[in-house]
Amino acid sequence: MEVASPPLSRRERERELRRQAMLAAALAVFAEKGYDGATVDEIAERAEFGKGTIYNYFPEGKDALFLALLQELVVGGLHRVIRDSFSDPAELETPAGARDAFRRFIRSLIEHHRDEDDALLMFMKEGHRTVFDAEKSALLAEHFNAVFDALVVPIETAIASGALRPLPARPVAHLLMGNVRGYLMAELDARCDPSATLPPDPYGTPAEAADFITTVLFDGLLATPTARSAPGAGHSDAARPPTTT
Amino acid sequence: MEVASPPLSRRERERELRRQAMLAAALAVFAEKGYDGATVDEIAERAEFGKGTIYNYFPEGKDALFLALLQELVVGGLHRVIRDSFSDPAELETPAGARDAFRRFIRSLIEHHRDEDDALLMFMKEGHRTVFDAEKSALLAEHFNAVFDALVVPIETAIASGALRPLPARPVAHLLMGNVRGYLMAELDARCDPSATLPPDPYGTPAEAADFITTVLFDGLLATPTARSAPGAGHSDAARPPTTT
DNA sequence: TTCGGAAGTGACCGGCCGGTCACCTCGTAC
DNA sequence: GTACGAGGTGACCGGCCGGTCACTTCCGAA
Repeated sequence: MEVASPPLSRRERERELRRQAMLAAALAVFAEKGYDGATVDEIAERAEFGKGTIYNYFPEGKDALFLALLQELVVGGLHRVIRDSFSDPAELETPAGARDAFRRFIRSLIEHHRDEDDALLMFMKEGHRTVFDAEKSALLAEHFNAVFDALVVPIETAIASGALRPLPARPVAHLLMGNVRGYLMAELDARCDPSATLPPDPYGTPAEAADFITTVLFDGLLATPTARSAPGAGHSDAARPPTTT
Repeated sequence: MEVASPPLSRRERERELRRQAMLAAALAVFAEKGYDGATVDEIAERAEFGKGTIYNYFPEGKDALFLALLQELVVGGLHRVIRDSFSDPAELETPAGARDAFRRFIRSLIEHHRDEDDALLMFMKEGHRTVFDAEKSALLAEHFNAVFDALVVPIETAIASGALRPLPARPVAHLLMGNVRGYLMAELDARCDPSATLPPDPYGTPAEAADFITTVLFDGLLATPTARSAPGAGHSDAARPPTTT
């Protein structure tokens, strides 16, 4: 993917820099206003370029900006997090190891999105916008499928070695991402509306949230008379004693 | 909520009927085109009314239509499903009973959305649109909070009676809804894009999907040497042997 | 210093859409 | 049969926004 680009002339480097500036501005505006609410004029203004210049860099206009962002930032970010979280396949061969690896993954995902919260906002609010356009929808679907493909690998490894129940891996991947996504949405709502009637954000720090999700997903909701699998490396089993809503 | 309305004149009944027709048309258009893509002209045309008439019934215009739909259909529907699924509190006092009740709830939710798939589409695609408007956002948040409040009740009951682990109830409710939502999104994607590269829909029938989600959520992902809690009423433990992606 | 063209610019265009309102229709009352 | 008004209608308006293009600016080469 990231091959062959050592000989970049100054011209080219500068051009790339400007492109990035435009993307950054677009991200901010999209995140704040949503796709339809964002205007190319505002993006141009925030990037400190004339509107025409935007069209030099993104001849397809607004759509191209949006898709470029979604691909480079969101999809790229997910791939990075997955790759970094499962670098050691051996870890996935015991229940405790698998539990740790996935807890780390969940936590990285949450932290990643917290760092890039503009990207998160845009993704959350507008990710499914593309559903209205068959062509773009297919393109995006392909990208996200690639993400799921990547996530399915460690899951299948863990299942194959008996660390996880023999469930179909792809649905498990969906569930996993769905849970994290759900958590992020809840947090987002809480942040957007800090004054209002929303109960204080339902989870806590990223680490606590990751523990909670991990506990539910791996150990289940049902009450256990005794702890089950061998106690993992270094984390207590309790999810966390938060504001008992 | 639904009190005091026996004496409805014919005038009023007809007016209500027309209002419903407009809402139905609006729902179809919003679901197909999304909020910004939908035009009042098209809603009027599909409802077989002049545009002006729409404004007689919904003076606040497009926004009012959208919010009315979200409230009456989506939020109302969720409340109904919750109420119907947990009508017998005694059931929640044993792990097996709780498992059954929640499996039923998950399944109803999935089926409900399948029946009302226009509402689902709109909700999925546009539910977070309101985030861009602080006032509407707060209003919606209030409604959805009420939904979560309702769902928290059975969860707390089950926890109090020892059927479920002592986890904070509200986050559990979020997780639960998040999982169902995640499933529905996956299905939606598959439906929107039947030809394309998407793997065949990741789950199966609503019943199978509900079993899968229930298994993961209640029994956890970790491999179990033996079945744990007393085998529940009448469902096998396996999630389902689907297309092993 | 001059020249050429690559890159940037923003006034402008055309279409779109939410919302309005003067007019019309039609059911009802008398 | 006629008169009335509640209610329906759609042409129209004003603003907005994505995209264009003739012009300007800037830089490097000769």
